[in-house]
Amino acid sequence: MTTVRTRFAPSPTGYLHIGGLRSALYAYLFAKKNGGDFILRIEDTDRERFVEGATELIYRTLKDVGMYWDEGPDVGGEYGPYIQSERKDMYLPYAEKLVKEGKAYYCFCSKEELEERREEATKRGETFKYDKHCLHLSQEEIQEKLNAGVPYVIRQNVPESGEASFDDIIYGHIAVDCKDLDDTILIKADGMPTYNFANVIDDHTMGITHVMRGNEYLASTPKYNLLYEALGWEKPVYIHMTQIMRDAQHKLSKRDGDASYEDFTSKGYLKEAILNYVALLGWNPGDDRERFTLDELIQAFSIKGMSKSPAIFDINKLTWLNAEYIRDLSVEEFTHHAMPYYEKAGVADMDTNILAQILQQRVEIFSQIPDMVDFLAKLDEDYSLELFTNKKSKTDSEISKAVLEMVIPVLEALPEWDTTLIHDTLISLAQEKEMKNGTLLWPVRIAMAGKQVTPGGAVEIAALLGREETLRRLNYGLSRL
RNA sequence: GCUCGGUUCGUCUAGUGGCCUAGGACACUGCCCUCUCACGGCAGGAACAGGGGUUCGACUCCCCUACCGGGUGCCA
Repeated sequence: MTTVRTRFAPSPTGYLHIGGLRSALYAYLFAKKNGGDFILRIEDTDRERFVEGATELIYRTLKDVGMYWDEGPDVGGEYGPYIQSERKDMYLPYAEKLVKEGKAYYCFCSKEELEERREEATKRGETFKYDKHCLHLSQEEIQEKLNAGVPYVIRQNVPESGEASFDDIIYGHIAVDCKDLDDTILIKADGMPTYNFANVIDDHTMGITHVMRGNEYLASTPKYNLLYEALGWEKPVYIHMTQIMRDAQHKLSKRDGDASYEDFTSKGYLKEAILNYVALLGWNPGDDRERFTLDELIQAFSIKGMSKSPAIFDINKLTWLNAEYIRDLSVEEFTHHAMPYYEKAGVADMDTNILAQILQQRVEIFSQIPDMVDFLAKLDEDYSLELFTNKKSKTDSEISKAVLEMVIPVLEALPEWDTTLIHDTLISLAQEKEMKNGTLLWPVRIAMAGKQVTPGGAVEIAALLGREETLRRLNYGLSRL
């Protein structure tokens, strides 16, 4: 039995977006599930769209989520090089072989000329199809142009009739009529292969057994099979995957602004959550589990669970999943992730255990932290006195004033300043005065925070602020009442 | 236009002829817990695109229509 080999073959045209990450993930999972190899190939034949540094970004992202490739540009392997531009010389001989056998041909029609004809066809409401003009050039004419250095491309000679087809694991048998197929360009005028040719040559020469890619290739795969047949090669197993959509009409694209992996990590999403969520878009394990580590995904993965219809990216669910992961973090891990945001909010020097205690259950994405705790660093002194009135806690300005007058000396007299002592003292004070806990704690919390909604309660806030600042704020609140 | 594919709650999905008065999750709503907000617990509303067949019986099979997407590039 041959080893399963899958590949992820991105174009270095920018950062790796969520859809790309998902394609890589499924190819990785399938390979690993079957004890096979996952290969990384960089498809940079389009020099116009090449972006400096994009390749490194792809490496970094895949490594970051733990998807290590068995072969690739940086780690090498027996089937290199793994960058298409470095394989440039491999393609032409195959193309020439096809030309010799009449399965491909030189075409000297200029880009401009073709564009014009394409426009005309569109105007007439027809699909432009190359008319095989250059296929009928005589041997002498071809040689003449070649000698004269006329730029040329090599086109696939698709049969004029008959059926081209392939079998897809997810979509089943797909057949198209050859008369609807255009003679695809295999080799461009600059000598580079097009994707349409390179993917066939590379996948075969790299021993790829299972071709997993986006279903935008569904329509051109019959043509690829024609090439495999023309070259006498065994066809790979095809697995076409759905796209991720932004909404029902638009697929998630790089232009959407928040579609890249790095955009999410920089907003405070955990990589484990991103990977987990992305795995669930268009795939399900066959049971009700939703939380998976990468290793668990390998165990659970099966093509059977892959969906045929596109999935809309739901930031809500990703955010929920992220919150789940955040809640499972140890205090140390939580603090590590939160620290940059603590610094931003000016609370980095406060007790991180208490911060974690009040924030971990409330934070969905780390970037929410500054807005939650900014009041700790600085009290908004113009806060509305209306805040002291709360029906459920049975408080109003008058009661709040009385409470603060009562609480301040008690807190001043505390021998130590720690959460438990503050808590026990305030609670027993409330009992002693036969008040609801809320009636006593509400005004204290409001005076310390200056806002209605806070993470944590009066006790935690007091502990974080310290005795001096707590008393300063309580006295200030009292002075305003 | 032509061609290929898709269509179950708002979203991700389970479902391969009877287990479906269609299950789970997110989101939403209500209640409980509670010093606020969260967390947690409980409860609730919410879907088989439409029409024809086939069948004793269709979410499941076939056909048509509608809608959406892909392809129709010297992009990948």
